[in-house]
Order: sequence, then C-alpha cells, then structure tokens
Amino acid sequence: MGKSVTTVSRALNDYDDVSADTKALIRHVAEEMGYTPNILAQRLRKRRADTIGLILPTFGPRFSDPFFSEFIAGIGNQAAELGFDLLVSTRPPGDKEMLAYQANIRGQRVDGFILVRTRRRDARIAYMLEAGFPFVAFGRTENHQAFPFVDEDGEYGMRMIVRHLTQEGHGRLAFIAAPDDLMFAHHRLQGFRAGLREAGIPIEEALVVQGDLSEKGGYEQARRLLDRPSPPTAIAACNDLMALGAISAARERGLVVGRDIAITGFDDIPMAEHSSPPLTTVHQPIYQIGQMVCQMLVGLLQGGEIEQDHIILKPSLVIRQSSIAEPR
Amino acid sequence: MGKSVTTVSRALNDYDDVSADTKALIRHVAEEMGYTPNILAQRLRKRRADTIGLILPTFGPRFSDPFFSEFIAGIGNQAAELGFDLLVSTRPPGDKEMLAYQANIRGQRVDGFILVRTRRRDARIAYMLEAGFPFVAFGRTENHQAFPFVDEDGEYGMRMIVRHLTQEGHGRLAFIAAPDDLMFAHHRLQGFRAGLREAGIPIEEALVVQGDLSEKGGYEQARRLLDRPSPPTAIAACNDLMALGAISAARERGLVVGRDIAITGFDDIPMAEHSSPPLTTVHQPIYQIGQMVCQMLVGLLQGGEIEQDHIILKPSLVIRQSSIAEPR
DNA sequence: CTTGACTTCCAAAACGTTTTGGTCTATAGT
DNA sequence: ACTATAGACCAAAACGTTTTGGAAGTCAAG
Repeated sequence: MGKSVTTVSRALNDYDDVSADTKALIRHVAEEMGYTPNILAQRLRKRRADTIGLILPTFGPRFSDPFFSEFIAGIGNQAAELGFDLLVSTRPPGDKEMLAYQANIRGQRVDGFILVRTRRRDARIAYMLEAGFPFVAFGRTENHQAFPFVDEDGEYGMRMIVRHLTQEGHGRLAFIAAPDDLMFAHHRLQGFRAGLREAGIPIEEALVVQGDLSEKGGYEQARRLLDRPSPPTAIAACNDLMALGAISAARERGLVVGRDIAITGFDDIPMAEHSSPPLTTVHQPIYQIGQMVCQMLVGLLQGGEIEQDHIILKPSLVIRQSSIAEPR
Repeated sequence: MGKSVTTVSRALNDYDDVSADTKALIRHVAEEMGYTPNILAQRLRKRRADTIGLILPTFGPRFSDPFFSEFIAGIGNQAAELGFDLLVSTRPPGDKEMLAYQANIRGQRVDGFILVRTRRRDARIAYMLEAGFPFVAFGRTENHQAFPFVDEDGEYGMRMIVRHLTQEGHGRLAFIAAPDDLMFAHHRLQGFRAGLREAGIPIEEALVVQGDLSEKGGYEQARRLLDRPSPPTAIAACNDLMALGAISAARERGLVVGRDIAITGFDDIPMAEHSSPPLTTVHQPIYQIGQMVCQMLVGLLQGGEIEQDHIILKPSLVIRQSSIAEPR
C-alpha cells in the first residue's frame, strides 16, 4: 500500500510522529485485510513474554480442588484484562517441579510467576529470590522472607471456628489437619490450638489427625476418629473437601451431622452451601485473591515497585447447619 | 568458546553434521553456563507457537466446575509431556468469545485449539473449519460436520440411568436438563426420553425442567419439581453438580434421599462418591479424555493426519445410595 | 597428483516486529 | 535569502534462534 513497515508499526501503536490521516488509512487497511501483529515477533523484540506462569502443585493426577479452579479463573481473567497470557502447568512437588520453574525462567518463557501453596521452607521461593525473578505468592513462609504476597489469616479463621464450636457447647474437638509443611495447613492448625487455649480446653493430641486435603482423606481420617473409644463431638477439618468426606463418614455411622456431631470446613467452596447438611466453614474471596495476586505481579513487572506488597486478608465465618444442633 | 552459533544450535539439536567431540564440548559448556535457548526466538523462527489454546466457556465469574479442572489437568500434563504449552482463558459464550479465538489464531499465538462444550450449531467450529485451523473438540455437533473429536455417549449413559431407575420401581421420573443448545445436554435429554420410551412409560413434559448446570440451579429446579401437586419419585439431573443441589433441596423438605426419592447425576466428579448420600451417576474418565484430546491435537499438528479421529466413549453406570431404597 | 566423497564447520539469510537515528519537506523566524 | 524548527516519514539494526548453501579439510580411489 506504499507505507513502510516502520510507519505501519508506529501508526498501529499510536505514536505521534505519524499524521492523523496516515494513521486512519493504515488502521483501515489493516482492519480490512485482517492484519494482526505477530505476537511472537513482538515478544522477541521486546524481550518480554507477556506471560505469567502458574505451576500447580498436585499429588495425584486427579487435580480437582474447586478451590484451585476458582483461583485460576481469577488470575486468568485478570491477566487477560491486562494483556498477559497465563501459562498453567501442574507438577508434583519435588525435583521435577523445580526443574519446571528453572526451565521456564531460563528460557524466558514467562515474565513472572505466581506461587501457590507456600511451604514452610520453600525451595521455589529461595530460588526466585536468589535469581531475582519477579513473583508474587499466595501464602507466606515460616521465616518471614521479604517478598510480595497475599495471604489469608488462616490462624484467625480457625480460631473463629473453634470459638463457634465451643459456644455451641462442644468440649471434645478433633482436627483433621494437612501436611504441616504447607504453610496454610500450619496456620490453620495453630489457629485450632490457639482457639482451644483461649477456651481453656486442654488439647487432646490423639484427636489431631492428618489427611491429604481430599474428600477421601477426610473420610478416612474421620472414620479413624469415630472409631475411637470416646469419639469427639465436633470435627474441624483443614479444608472443605475433607470436611465433606468427614460428613460422609459420620452419616455412614448413622450420625445426624449437626445434631449428633458438628463438622466444619475451611474455604467455602461453592459446594459447601449445597452439601447435606450445608457446611459451616470459613469464607475467603478466592476469585478476588487470584485477581489481586495477578494485579500485583503485573504491577511489579511494569512499574517495578508496588505500594502494598504484604496483604493479609481476614476471612469470615459462615455458619451453616453442619455445626448447629437446632436448624434456624 | 570459539564455536559459531550455527554449530551450537546444531549441536544442541543433535544434528549429525557435528562431531561427537564438539557436541559433547558444546553441551558441557552450555550446561555449565546455564544456557537455555530463548524459546521466543525459536518459536518465531519456526513459525510455531508450540502452544495449545483452551478457552473455557463460563457464565459467571465463578468457574468451579470440578469437571473442568480435571479436564484441564489431563490436557495440561499431556501437553507438557509432548513439549507444548497450554494457554487457558475463560470467556462467556458470545461475541467476545469468538473474538478471543480470532485474535489468538491471527496473532499466531497458538498452533491449535481444544474446544469444549460443543453447541448444536457451533460458531467456533464453523469458523475453524473455514479458516482451516487445527482443532480437536470434546463433543460433536448436530449436523455431523467432519472434524476430529472425542465424545462420550451421553445418550447411552442417560438411558442406563433411566433403566436403573425404572428397575428400582420408579414410574414418575423427572429430569433436570440444561440449555439444549449444548450438545452434551441435548444428548443426555434424548437419552432420558429414549430410556422412558424403552420402558414404555409415557413422558410427562411438566417434569422436564431446565437448570444452569450449577448446584444452585439444581437446587432451585428440584424445589420447583417437589412443589408440584404430585411430585416425581425420582429426579435425574443432567450433571452431578445439579444433582447435588437437588439432594440439598430434597433434604430440606425432610425427604430421605434414596428411600423417599431417588436422585441421580452424570459425570462422577470426585465429590459424587462422598456426598450424602453418595450419588448414583455415570462415570467417564475425564482426565484421560483430556489426555486423548491433547494427543490427537498434537498428532494433527505434527503428523498432519491421525488414524482415529472420531472417538465415542461408552460411559459406565455407577450405582450408589442416592438411588436405591435399601442400602447394601 | 588429481578427483570425488565425506566430514565438520560456519556465514548469512530469515522469522516479523520495534527502536534508533536519521532524511526530506514545508513553514517560520531573522 | 538563509537558517532553525517542526512534522511526516523511513532504512537499517536489533531481538535470538534455525535453516540454507556452501567452504574447508581429510581421506581413499584412480
């Protein structure tokens, strides 16, 4: 059409050394012939992948924690909004996981990472900090390293649960914990202990068991608890999925959940509202957290600095029928 | 180190016009200095994005169908295995959705697409077929267009459900359908009708209602059904999520699910096994389907042709307590 | 000694953009 | 009439690879 590539590029990017007429013309022609800049070439030239990485730590192949899918949606939609791609993979925690991070960073496949499920001493975080690679975590670490994160106050949330249960008159509380290496599990367990301390109830270590965060794990651990000579009157689970498994175990024993035994979760996944009975749990706005984390990372990538980089959200207690004797 | 870029490139890619010694040397040095080829440059040069696109059709912002997360995991892990990235976004069905497909295709951001939730007359498929862009669908279309797909035999699955319910003695069956524009919903509804026909039971149109595939939708539609002057004795839902919502509604009415009313789902999400009561449903190996779809697409991209490109899987009936009067 | 074949290597082009550092023309200022 | 200044445009370099089409060097055969 008689314009140089330079001019076309500058016209489409709205530089001001292209006349209004030419811009209009170029845009029109581009539109007409369905031209879209090749994104790979752009990225190569700009040395930015415009891509955010997210590697989900998963144990088995069955990755179906509804908690994660909502989180991904939050990140993904926000990223699209800001002109970034979201690259998702899953790896079981361990060596392969670290290699995946390294490969993505060294090959400049992503500009920054979002980390989930932080661990007490997290190799991923240590690596990124040392490499100076941009990232934002959902969760903290044990030794308070300095990096941008968003986290829920899981300790507080679980204390609220315990307070609620003791107010309902429960004195023998059990806890289905999760691998303590995971920071969120650690916080929630601490919250459980703190809550009992506040209520002046001595903690019974045999009633603290550990599950794997799945319904199945919750089911199995709840059975163990119910099989004890003097079973608990209330079971708090570290997450909703395990709580649902626990409900299943209790019902199998012929117990009416809510009346004969109280069971609580944590996360408030959509299913919690519609389980039988509806589940008492702790709500956190996971979709919004995904958005926030993504925004923070993009801010970091574009501006270099962000104002608020240590955010801890107070979750809220949601009381439903699974923990109260009298409906209504 | 004294070797040309050409030689380095050819050494790392294991071409046979590089001596074994040189290869070893180059590899060693590369390893030592932590060199990884810039993937963006590779892609630009090869004119392939090595990326598979997946755009999830979602209604609200809350995207948490466990069904999808497992499907994503199947695709993502398989893609990683084959050296491809997976680019995930979500869009509500409609114009914006088509634009997202077009932008990704024209900007050569992805080499191929995986389509989910096919519709009866699917604009996305029409577009891709016309553009000659590689894709594999999970699901068919109404008019049997020629394109590679994997699908479940939903019609068969639902017939099995109906057969099971009638064998259990139910005569008044309700169905919570989903938007009939969605092929899988359409097939399942057809299966329901066919099942009743087989059993010689006349269909009662008022007992066929439509939900939105969420627990909430199932809950609301079930309430409507139970409010009728002569309510059904069995409710088959188009998917597990709605079935769980229906269970919730039935329990709220004081009904014992399994004894007073039978409720069934479809999908066999992990939760189905641990709901209260456990849900009778139809199982399909969704993780494996994700893997298959991904493999097919990569085969298409690399080989050009694939042997099996129309795969219909027979799902299997899973009978649990939600549909049988006597446990055991 | 020459020729051809084979091995090993590499310079340059290409992928499609953005950025740099101009050039050219017209207008205004002196 | 000459010189700045500003506006509109563009050629060439650069991003980091892979591919193409040789160029040397070595060896064996003639």
